[in-house]
Amino acid sequence: MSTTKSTSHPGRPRAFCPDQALDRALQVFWQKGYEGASLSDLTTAMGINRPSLYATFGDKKTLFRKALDRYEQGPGGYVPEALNQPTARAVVEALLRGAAKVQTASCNPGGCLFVHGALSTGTESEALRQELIARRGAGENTIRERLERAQTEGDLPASVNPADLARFVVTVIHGMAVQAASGATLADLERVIDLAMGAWPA
Amino acid sequence: MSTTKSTSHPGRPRAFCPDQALDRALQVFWQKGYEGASLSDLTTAMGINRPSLYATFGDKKTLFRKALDRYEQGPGGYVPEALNQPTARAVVEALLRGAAKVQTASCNPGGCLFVHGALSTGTESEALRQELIARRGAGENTIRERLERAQTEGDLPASVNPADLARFVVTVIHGMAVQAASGATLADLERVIDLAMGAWPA
DNA sequence: TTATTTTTATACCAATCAGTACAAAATAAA
DNA sequence: TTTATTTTGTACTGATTGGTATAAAAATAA
Repeated sequence: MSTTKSTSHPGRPRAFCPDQALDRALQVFWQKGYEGASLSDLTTAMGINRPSLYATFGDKKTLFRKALDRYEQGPGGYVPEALNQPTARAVVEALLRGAAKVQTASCNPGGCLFVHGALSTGTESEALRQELIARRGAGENTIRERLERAQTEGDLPASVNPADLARFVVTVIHGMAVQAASGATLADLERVIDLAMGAWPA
Repeated sequence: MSTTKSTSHPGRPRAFCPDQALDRALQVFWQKGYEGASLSDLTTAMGINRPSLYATFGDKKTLFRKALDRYEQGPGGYVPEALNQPTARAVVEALLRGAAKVQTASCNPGGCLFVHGALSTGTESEALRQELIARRGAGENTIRERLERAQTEGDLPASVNPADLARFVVTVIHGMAVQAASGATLADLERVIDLAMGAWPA
């Protein structure tokens, strides 16, 4: 192989693109979960061999965490975008529709990595499972804070508890993730969202 | 050991109760999922050794299927009970409250076996994953049929699509399962249900 | 060239996985 | 007792797991 890329440092040049390899790993983890994804699955999909993987990304847990970060910045990008909507109602609807779109996009596995990645695990991956719980909780908190702000801006009725509403929203999002991983289409989830938005406090 | 139980057939008597052992296995699968539960986990929790497990329940897949059946008849018993409610609204509310109760009961693992049991798996357990998808779909169909009946009985507005409403209900139930597996309490889920029921078509 | 550095490819490691062979143990039947 | 039958406990199997040792390969630097 001769991928002559002068990277200004000595030694044999890397024969693959780390970003692209990480994207492939993300796809595998997204589809099979942390435990269901074997190193052979990963190296095959990434097009590299084991020593290259370990030298570039660390061990399996570290690679998974990097895939989580990438997921947050890529497919999960709809969240910060939705939080920028002007009204509480628009925020919630953007969250739900954004989630449905990502979860059912044909170009990637169904569902949500933060849900399927390590929902139930053996004892060995328990720490990662807790880590994902914390990350999901952090997302819920961010939504709650946005709704609290909406309330101070007079944008959400004072009768509504922002924490409860935030929990409701992420519950629907996680439920849609299960549906999407079971073969639900975007149209299916759109109708679920129509019903969920009907719950909006008048 | 001398558990003198005259079972009318020759041979060394079984030293454990199969029903109780299956319950223990159910707990393990419920907590760790199919792939996360190792045979050592199972035999330890069931209090038996490997040959006894295989002689009584078959291989791991077969044991898991028996645990699914037991889950349906035991913890999942709230579903047929809810479907017997007189009105569509009462049916849906009973489904949601029944699910929340089972998913957060302190006597068993959080969440729902039908969701966590095999949500995302390696290639080896793909068949089981599909089987669980089918079982979840069957449950959704049963709810849809009940709502269709409610519609013919004038109990549910004709403007509502029973299939959509059924999918919304199971989406919330599955979302609550993820929440419960992440540490949500019954009170947390009760408030989610209050909001979800607010979506009820007037 | 020669030396140095980094990556690649192959082959291996110990641990664990699901599943089983085999003999001792414990019962009923003869 | 003796025989037949079933379960139990231990030890094992081959396959796969995550992870690594080692040396060839491919680049820069001297």
